[in-house]
Amino acid sequence: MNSRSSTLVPETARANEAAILNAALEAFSQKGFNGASMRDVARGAGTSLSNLYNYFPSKSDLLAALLRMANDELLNRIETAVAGAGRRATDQLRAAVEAHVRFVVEHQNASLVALSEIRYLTGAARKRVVAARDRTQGLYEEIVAAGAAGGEFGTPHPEDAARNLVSMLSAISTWYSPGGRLDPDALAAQHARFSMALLETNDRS
Amino acid sequence: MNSRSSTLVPETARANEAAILNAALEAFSQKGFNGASMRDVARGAGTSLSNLYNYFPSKSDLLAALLRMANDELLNRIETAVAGAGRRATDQLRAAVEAHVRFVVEHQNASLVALSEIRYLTGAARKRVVAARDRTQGLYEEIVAAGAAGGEFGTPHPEDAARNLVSMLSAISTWYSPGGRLDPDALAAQHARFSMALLETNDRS
Amino acid sequence: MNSRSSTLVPETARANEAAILNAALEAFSQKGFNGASMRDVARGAGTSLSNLYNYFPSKSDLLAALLRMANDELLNRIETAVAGAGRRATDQLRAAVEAHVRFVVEHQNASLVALSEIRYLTGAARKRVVAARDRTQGLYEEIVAAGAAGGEFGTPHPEDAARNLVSMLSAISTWYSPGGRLDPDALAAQHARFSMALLETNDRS
Amino acid sequence: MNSRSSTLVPETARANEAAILNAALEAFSQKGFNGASMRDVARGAGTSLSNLYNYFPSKSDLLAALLRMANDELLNRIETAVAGAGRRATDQLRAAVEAHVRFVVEHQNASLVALSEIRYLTGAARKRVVAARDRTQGLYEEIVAAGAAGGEFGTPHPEDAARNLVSMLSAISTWYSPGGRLDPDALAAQHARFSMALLETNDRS
DNA sequence: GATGAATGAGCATTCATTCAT
DNA sequence: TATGAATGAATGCTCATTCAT
Repeated sequence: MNSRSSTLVPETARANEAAILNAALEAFSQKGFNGASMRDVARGAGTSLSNLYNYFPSKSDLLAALLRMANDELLNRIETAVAGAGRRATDQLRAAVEAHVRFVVEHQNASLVALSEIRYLTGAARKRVVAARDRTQGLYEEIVAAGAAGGEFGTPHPEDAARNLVSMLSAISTWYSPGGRLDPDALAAQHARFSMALLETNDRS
Repeated sequence: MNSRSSTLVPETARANEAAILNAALEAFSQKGFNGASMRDVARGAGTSLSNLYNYFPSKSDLLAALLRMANDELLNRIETAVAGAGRRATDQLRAAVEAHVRFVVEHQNASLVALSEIRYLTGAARKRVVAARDRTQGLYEEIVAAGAAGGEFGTPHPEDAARNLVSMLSAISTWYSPGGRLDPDALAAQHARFSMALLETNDRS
Repeated sequence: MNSRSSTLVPETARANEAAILNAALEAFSQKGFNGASMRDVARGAGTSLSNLYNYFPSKSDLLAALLRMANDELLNRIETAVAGAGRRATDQLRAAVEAHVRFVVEHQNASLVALSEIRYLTGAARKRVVAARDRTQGLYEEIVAAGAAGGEFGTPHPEDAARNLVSMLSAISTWYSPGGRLDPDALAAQHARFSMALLETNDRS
Repeated sequence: MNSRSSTLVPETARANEAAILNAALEAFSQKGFNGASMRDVARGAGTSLSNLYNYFPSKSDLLAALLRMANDELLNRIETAVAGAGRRATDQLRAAVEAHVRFVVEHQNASLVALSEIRYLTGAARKRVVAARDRTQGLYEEIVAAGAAGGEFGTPHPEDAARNLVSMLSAISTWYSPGGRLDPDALAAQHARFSMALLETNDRS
């Protein structure tokens, strides 16, 4: 149904749960968490309103599940990319950024919802999702700090630069358009360069 | 009442209108446009629900008024800063970024609402606000393009770099905390440096 | 402004009162008493909402004034017509019907409101208006009863025939269209004939 | 609950829908469409306000359903009566009028609402109901035209006479009182006679 | 699991009316 | 007279959620 969500929500097992999650993603990304109704989700999932509650105990839990999956998957992809990138900070960062950009364009709806609807989460669910997000942020900070310490990055503000870098990458979900001027690969390469520049690398490619 | 909104909403004339706008800013920034109710706004403004409609014909119009003011004021400040910055692109950009950062920290709520609630605007109101936002973006693009053409900026992607720069600056409203490590001046200087780095200036200060 | 209301609401003295009454007539006839708002009336009258209450203490009183004028004027015209019609019931009835039809087409809005909005009157105002309406009805009944007693009308149900006659005439306000097939004179003549037929006159013209 | 609505709203299947329709009939006939609230209807139906919307998507749709049923049932009864009345126009008209009168007194609320609240219908719903009403009117016109052509009726204005006849019959709903002087049969017979007279039949019974 | 019906709370908006000026 | 601002109550309608089946 929505190729952009292929790997985020596994459609193989429990077809209904996947349909609900995907419908929620669509609804929340188009109307926002508070603007979308459980009826919207049910309609999109092709099931009844009350059946939603057999899978998710509340609307908030539905959002939490979505954000958890999105953040976990993003973190996972970045970690995998970094792990395979050798030990130079420059290479690790490039790998992270490219994986990040690809995730955002492949799962634009999920990225958008993760960016803009996290504020509607409260309590334990919020803590958990914020923690996942912070781990991603922390990963960037570590790489940047290491690169700054090792002389690869010249920026005098490694932590703040990392934060701004993540802001930049996350914001792609707000303006990217699939049919646009740049394809995902070009976009990834371009943002790798932006990242290097932001961190004041001497070695530009 | 809210020092962060000092100049955005003039409290001198039409006290009630200003109180309503400020209450709406507070409500929308804390709960989102759809999560905040007109009752919230009325309570915050110290007036009755129905009296709100003597000032704004609908909740959407209230949001539109807010976004219009925020975008217009931001654009105005940047234009003024640029106009007083000489003709080198580097100087103009630094002036723009510093004015931008100061606006965001001075009007954090307004900036946050302008960033995240614009999606709930429709029709003519949306067009108008989007146009104001695009003029700001266009101003950055012009400066960057001029600087790239004149050899001040080395970036091979002036337009996209400008877009990411604006993303970065706008996102400050999502994480800035008034009592934090950096005061507004330091933050402005820091982001001026980030901007120069992103555009690959040779001249770093 | 509205020629159909020329004599019902005297526009000479107290221009505002007349404007309000005419605006109310327009509003009530188009949207019904409950569907029209005092704001509608104010807008139509070209004055402020609150100023309405300097002339009429409540929306109900405004309706009452309207209905009183409409019923009084109708009764007055019919009485005048009957008084000038000689003493044969046939002639009196014809005069009454023709005056009645002319009133309805000249004051269609007022007639429509008098027919369909009287139900929203309560208390003393209702009593007074119902009394006026019943006097008109009574006049018809008297003429028909006299004509039946004198052999001019053959109907065996004078009172019920009179009621149905009035129903028929009042209903003209619900379907008459100024630019239609029949002009007021033709319509009056036609309904005079219908009335004679209904009462089973031997003398048909 | 309301014996006057016995056949109009079938209470056998879907008990709630019938209860809502009957409550709406009661509410609209007593307070008018705009004067009655959905809360009134819910109270009368013995259910919650929000549950109303599981049966009818809007107040207008509720009115439309009511008017559709009323007009369809009236038309149906008249058609059935006419079909069983032989081929003389006089007999057909008498049958139509008697069926009409019986419908009005049996379903006085529905008849009253159909007469006076049709103006609050808009769009497609209005078109549909107006069409049903016009078919009834057309049926009368056809009978009268045939009778006039065949010499049974002497009226020189068959179409207009038919219209006034329908006005007369519809208006019964505005003044009839169940415990009154005339029982339904007598009323039907009386109005059959009025109809014949109005059309200037030679043969009076 | 899955459904349709049900509900109480809440929503944006409009109302007739009042009041200070 | 005339007004703009104000209000409490009510409006039609939607919401997330529950429950009996």
